Amino acid sequence: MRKPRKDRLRTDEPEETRDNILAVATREFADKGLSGARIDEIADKTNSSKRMIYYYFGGKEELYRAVLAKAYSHIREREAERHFEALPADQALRAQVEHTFDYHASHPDFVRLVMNENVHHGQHIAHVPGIKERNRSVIASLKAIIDKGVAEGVFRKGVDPVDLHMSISALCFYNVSNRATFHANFGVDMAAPRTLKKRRAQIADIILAWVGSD
Amino acid sequence: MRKPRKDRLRTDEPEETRDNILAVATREFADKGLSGARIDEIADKTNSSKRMIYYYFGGKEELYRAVLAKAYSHIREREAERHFEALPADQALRAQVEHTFDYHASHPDFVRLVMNENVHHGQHIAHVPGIKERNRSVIASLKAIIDKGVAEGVFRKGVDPVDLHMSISALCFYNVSNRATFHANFGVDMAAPRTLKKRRAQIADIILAWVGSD
Amino acid sequence: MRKPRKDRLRTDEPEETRDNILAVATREFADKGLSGARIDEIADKTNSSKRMIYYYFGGKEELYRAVLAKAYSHIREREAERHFEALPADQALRAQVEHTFDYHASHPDFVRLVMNENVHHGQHIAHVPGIKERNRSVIASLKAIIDKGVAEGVFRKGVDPVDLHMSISALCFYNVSNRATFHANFGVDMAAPRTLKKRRAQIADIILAWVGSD
Amino acid sequence: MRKPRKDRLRTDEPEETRDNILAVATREFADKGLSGARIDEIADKTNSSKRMIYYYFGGKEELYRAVLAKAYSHIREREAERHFEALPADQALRAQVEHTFDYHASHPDFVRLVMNENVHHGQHIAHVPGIKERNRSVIASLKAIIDKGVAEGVFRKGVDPVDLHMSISALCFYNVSNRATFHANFGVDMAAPRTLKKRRAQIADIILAWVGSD
DNA sequence: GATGAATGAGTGTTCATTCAT
DNA sequence: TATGAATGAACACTCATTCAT
Repeated sequence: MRKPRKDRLRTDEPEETRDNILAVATREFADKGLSGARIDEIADKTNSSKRMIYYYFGGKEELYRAVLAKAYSHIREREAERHFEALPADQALRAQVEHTFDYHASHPDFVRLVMNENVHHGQHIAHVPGIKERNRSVIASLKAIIDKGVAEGVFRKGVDPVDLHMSISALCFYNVSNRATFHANFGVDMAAPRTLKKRRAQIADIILAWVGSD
Repeated sequence: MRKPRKDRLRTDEPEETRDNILAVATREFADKGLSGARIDEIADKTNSSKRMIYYYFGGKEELYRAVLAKAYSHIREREAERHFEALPADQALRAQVEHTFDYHASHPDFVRLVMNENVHHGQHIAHVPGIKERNRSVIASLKAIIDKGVAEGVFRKGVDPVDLHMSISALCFYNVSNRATFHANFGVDMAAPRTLKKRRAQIADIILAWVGSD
Repeated sequence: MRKPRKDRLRTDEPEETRDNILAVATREFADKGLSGARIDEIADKTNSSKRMIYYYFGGKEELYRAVLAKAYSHIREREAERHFEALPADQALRAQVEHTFDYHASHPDFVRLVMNENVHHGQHIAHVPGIKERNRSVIASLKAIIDKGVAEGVFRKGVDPVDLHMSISALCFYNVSNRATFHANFGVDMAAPRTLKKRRAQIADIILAWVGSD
Repeated sequence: MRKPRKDRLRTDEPEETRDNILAVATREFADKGLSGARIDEIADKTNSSKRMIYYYFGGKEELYRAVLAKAYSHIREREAERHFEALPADQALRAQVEHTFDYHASHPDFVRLVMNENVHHGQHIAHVPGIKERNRSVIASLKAIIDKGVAEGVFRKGVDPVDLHMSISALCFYNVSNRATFHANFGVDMAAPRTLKKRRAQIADIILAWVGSD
């Protein structure tokens, strides 16, 4: 059963071909995981061919890593854009939480990719360059907010910025990662706009209640 | 290269064969996911043969569902054993959180299975019987604790038990599910006993801070 | 996926078990052929078990041969019952043709079994005992009719009884064996009572026209 | 025991690969039927590999259908070549019968394929395109001969062309399809040249005797 | 850069048959 | 006689990858 010929996108920019493959692969890997995604299917949904995947990326695993790297570099860029230093500490922290929540909610592919990477015991993330830098800046940013809050007297002392990040991350991540099972178990549609808006505020409340001085 | 003959477990209890397959499959599916796990590999680690998997379960997907069903029925049984009604509300809630945390920490296979099920958009969990009952009892149990706490004046009004469960679950789940990426990103070993002990208390603190009357 | 326990027919007559298996197997082999039929499926449709098939018949091929033998012994018995000697030759021949036609029409399983045996190059029919006797009597019977017809002056000389049998058989056999493709090709429903009745007379006409003196 | 490496046919014409597979598959399906034929065996007898069967045809059933389609398209082409219009009706009919006989005799694979298709209740022939056209032309051709014969006064009125085709077909088809059982039953070798020649004329006689004006 | 054809190792599944009781 | 459990060889089919051009 030979496939009908496909009209390929003729482009002078080979970069476009690469990006197109990456975009399609991101969707497929996010949707089905590393072992569930199929090279043939990715190629079919692409404007180019299977051969190009090997030409540009080398193989399935390398493509997966490129996808992972791009997803992480994207979130890093977005975080770098945001600056809450000017705000009072409590407002800054709330803004930070909301920003994290929004990013997860609007990038389910990223969440699913990370989920998948954990299924694979983080075997590939180690090969992604630039991971460390991003993380240092996230932690540094949170540390600055905590310090400021303590100085302002609105946060208690002793909050570890890594613990804080873990808590924020857990609450925001789960909201996207466990949608399917939570829906099956409790009938809650976590992706509905109303639910999202309510949960967004709630998570900020949880975090603020915890770091607040009593 | 022919495989050496394996000594099979001759037993009067065919249930043993079934349970043995289920145990091995649980490990494999938890480790590699539905599409990543191999029937051949499961069979090899079993005391019986590949053929028996089909005899008892019918196929790979059905085996996966049986594994999922057993994992859920197991957590349900454990939850049913616990009773915190006699305790003051805050102690009861802390005990409940700690119990949830411990279950996740000591059953990473369950966590990974659920993660995987989310990768597959919850396609199979719907076929698992008895899910609804378990969930109702979890929510009912939390509701009782909240009501008691409100009556005691230690909890504020208006906490939704489903939201509460979601928060507890998110914090406990993430602690297991995202170990690999969190380790790669921040160098934290979430499975270390010390870290575990500290985080266990911390999560209870977070939850209690949130529901506490101010 | 274990099958639910089936209530077995408890019988003092083991012959019934054998006959029951044979009846089910006849249907299955006729329907799907030797390689298409499944021992498991035959056993399931039986009042007894798979083990009994092996106990009574030894294996799939032997069961198939037993089915073939029974089908042939059945047609032999029916033919032995009929006697057209008293009739005038042309009436006797017509009766003989119609009888052959009716037998095929009302025993499609027999026809399909023979078709299948031809697909397998007649590998098994040789093992069926008593085949020769039947055939000798069929030919002898036709020869008697021809001789009588020649003596009566209604049939021409020189008709070979084996050729005659071949022609009768071909026309009657095809009417059942090629129903599916003839229907697909020409939209004719060869199994419809009206079509059957018309064709029955027509085949007799064809045969009589051929052997008739001119 | 590993299979020795086979030298593959490197060709500029991929059609050759396809045709080669089709030719081998025709032989195998004709010989053993759909369920009896083995994809591995077909691949082994091919100049290419098992993988290529799936590449070109998609699966076993689709390959079988392609084989069926080719067999039918072949017989259609051959029939289209023949033109007996110029001959007197009786000679035209005799020529037509002989042509049909010859085609069956020299294409036992086609006959066995059709037999097999009937074993499968004609499930696949419906999917073969272009079947209808062929059949219309066969019937039309016979109708023309009948009409001419009636006009010439050599054929009687009222002969249905579909019935006529059925009779011709039955006699020619059986001669190939039932060779094995007929040989086992009556010791006749229907494939022997002498037998073939005699039967060829005989079938034409039978048909002509039937449609002849009396 | 780009393409259709080709490849071999593996992947889930099914089969007729036999064993222990 | 009778049965549920067990078996290994075979079966159809899929996968990521590479070749020739």
